[in-house]
Amino acid sequence: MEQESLNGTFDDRVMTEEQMEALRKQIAIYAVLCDQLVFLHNSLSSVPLLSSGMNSMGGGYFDPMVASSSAHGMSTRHRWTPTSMQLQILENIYKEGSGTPNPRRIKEITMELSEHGEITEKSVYNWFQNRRARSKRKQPQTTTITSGQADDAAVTTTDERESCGGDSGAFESYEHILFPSPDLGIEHLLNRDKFID
Amino acid sequence: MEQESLNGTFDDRVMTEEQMEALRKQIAIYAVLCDQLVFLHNSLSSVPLLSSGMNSMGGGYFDPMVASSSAHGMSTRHRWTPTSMQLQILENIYKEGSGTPNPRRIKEITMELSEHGEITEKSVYNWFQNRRARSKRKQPQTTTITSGQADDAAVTTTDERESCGGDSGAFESYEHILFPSPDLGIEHLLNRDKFID
DNA sequence: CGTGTATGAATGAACG
DNA sequence: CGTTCATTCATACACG
Repeated sequence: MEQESLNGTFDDRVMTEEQMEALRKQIAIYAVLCDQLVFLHNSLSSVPLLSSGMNSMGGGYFDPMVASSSAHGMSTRHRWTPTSMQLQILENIYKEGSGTPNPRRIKEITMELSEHGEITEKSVYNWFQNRRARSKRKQPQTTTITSGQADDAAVTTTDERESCGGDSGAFESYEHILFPSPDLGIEHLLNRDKFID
Repeated sequence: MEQESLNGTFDDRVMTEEQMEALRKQIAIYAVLCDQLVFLHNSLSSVPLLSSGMNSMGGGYFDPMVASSSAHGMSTRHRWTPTSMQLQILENIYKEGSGTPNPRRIKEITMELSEHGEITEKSVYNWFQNRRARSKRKQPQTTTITSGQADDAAVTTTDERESCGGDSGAFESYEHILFPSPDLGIEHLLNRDKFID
């Protein structure tokens, strides 16, 4: 019956700076690790880094449809699902002040993304629309209006917005990665599989 | 970037869940990336490029939860669970012709509900959304209902699990990431570059 | 302890 | 462009 009392009474679930620092450190380490791995490989082997048997290992583990993007077998998929790479690219573009999805740009992006999976211009368009709409769903401070530049002026140009402290958080907010993103260069590595075999 | 706690909120320098999620995402990507790199290497080279930090792909993932290493029993990790009280209130409001979840109303409701347990506007919003969707799905079941829960519309009940294995499911799983040990024994890995030759 | 079900949450797509 | 709908996913919870 009373299963409600187990909930914490705190209003906002947050992370302390220390914890955040830890995460950052981890990421940094990973970044270095990846870098080292590539370097390492190149150092001791002239073989082009590629994949090949990768997916044949017991239970494909990652990046599947990227390779077989054109696979229209299970086309029953109505809803397009971006691959992580596509997502990364999109996010990247989004962050690059390209808050202005030029009609022309869309095509470019679509082209780019099509390399990593099936995609349509419409989807790209939708994505940007959604992205923008959802980030804007930020909760304005309670006190007074502060309707200064609620528009698409210079939204978070200096440094991502952070500290939504307060409580309740926002509605549909999702953005701000506050540190160098990897860019997912893995694709380049995987790409090599075209040369082998 | 030094913004004092002029906000007057409870916490000063903390991270919201969303931000944390972002970090996790990044880490997850890196983790996968590293994994792939190692595997790739091993695939085409017999050189012992071990893999340590991360798990070896094959199904299992990493260790559960790491962020709260300090044993801060914060139960409200994800998925908010409405207390019976909250539920009652919500249902009540829902029935009151509130088929129109007023945006402004949400805040009020959230306020109200926060008195009975932790709640966020987002959750309230979600609740209404889900509620509506759910009812709609049950409606078309009219005619020959007969309380039959067996026939049902077979609306993708529990089978649409779909090809998570061979699909992009793996990558998309970073939702609730959990990375390798926080300590990162990558030194071993990095060290190798000195041993190998 | 493993399996099935209910439901909160995320998000692509559509509507006005 | 902002809001809403529909679909999917993952987790909490119940059953055996």
